[in-house]
Amino acid sequence: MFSDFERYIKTQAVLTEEDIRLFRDTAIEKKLRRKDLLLQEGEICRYKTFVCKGFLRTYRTTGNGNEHVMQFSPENNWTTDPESYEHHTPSCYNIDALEYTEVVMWTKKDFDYLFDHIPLLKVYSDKLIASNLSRTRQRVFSAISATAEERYDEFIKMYPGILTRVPLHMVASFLGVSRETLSRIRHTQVKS
Amino acid sequence: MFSDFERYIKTQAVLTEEDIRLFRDTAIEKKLRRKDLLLQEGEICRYKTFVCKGFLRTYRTTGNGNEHVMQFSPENNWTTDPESYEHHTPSCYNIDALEYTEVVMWTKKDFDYLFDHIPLLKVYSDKLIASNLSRTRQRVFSAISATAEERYDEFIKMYPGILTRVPLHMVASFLGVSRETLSRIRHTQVKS
DNA sequence: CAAAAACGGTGACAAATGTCCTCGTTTACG
DNA sequence: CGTAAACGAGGACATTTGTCACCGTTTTTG
Repeated sequence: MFSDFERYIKTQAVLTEEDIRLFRDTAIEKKLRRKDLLLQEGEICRYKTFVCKGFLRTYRTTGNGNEHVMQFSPENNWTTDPESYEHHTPSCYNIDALEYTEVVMWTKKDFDYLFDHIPLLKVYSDKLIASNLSRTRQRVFSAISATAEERYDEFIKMYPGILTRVPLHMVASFLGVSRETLSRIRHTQVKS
Repeated sequence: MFSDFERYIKTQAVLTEEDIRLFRDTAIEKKLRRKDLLLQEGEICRYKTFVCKGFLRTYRTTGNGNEHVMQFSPENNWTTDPESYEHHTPSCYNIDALEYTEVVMWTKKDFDYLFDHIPLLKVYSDKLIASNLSRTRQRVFSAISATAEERYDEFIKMYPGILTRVPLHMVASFLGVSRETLSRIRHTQVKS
């Protein structure tokens, strides 16, 4: 598990063996079965999490109990609730596993320690945040400017291969349409 | 104009007179008339911009020429296209003034210099980015989970007083609905 | 393995929204 | 100041989407 992370992070940043040792000494490994929750609404998100293997989903619920998918996190991706993590406030998100998943996590205290001792980590982290913001902006633009079908096509391009791992009603939820609407869109696309 | 910025930034971060001097020496002041463009689609966004007075709008256009408002930036707000600014790539955004506006701007080169010489500036900037990401996430959640009316109500709460400064069709554009739909929503709310 | 749950699709109908149009008022600007 | 543009509203109609109900299949799980 940590070895998966080690292999990945070495492709993203130039790290010394000492850096890797710091990561390893503070990492918490965790295995999740399908449907297990990594974070529950109302809890404080205490970790930055890296997905080594498997698939996580971040979602929010509305008053009437509807689930809305905010993010899919397949292997080799980071996930957390930045607000809750940073300010130690209750989170409004749930994070669960869509399949058997292995993660490595760090507490804020430990990760801040890593920031202090691995200068390049901050640079890497800033890049992740920047690209995260950019993608979120793009998603807003899609939401306000594109039709449901266009958003679906964009989604397929952005996350190729995801359809075989995620049930369609979650894709619909991510796109902000009902599963029936997504079903219709897919139906019309079969013909063309 | 710079004095507006100086007054504001002192409420946000603890700065020395020397820090202020660095800001002042590198700042570019600019006045914009209504409808003037600060950034045009296709250009490289070369500045971080602080709005001292007035009102900016950031929007994108789709293939068929429709404008979609991504952001409103009243006085005491920062704006830029982070992607274009950071990577010197052509921007897909337009930024224009909705009324007479005064801004101060810094080139990336100068602002990076400020980062190097004013340690707290990075902390402040990181906070802005974090809250920006948080708000953008919230907007995605609204877009995929709420009705047009709920999004409108949320908008009013989030930006009180904005309705008197921004034409309704731009609010509609920001919310991702047609101006007719927004008109209907407002009509039904008058009764209740 | 067998029961239960999850899943994907579809039809019928209602509700929401977009599009196109006109109209009167307000605002901008030469 | 006067003309033109921008603006907000509203009606009529078409389209999209949501909701509800149902069905057959696949997957999960005890």
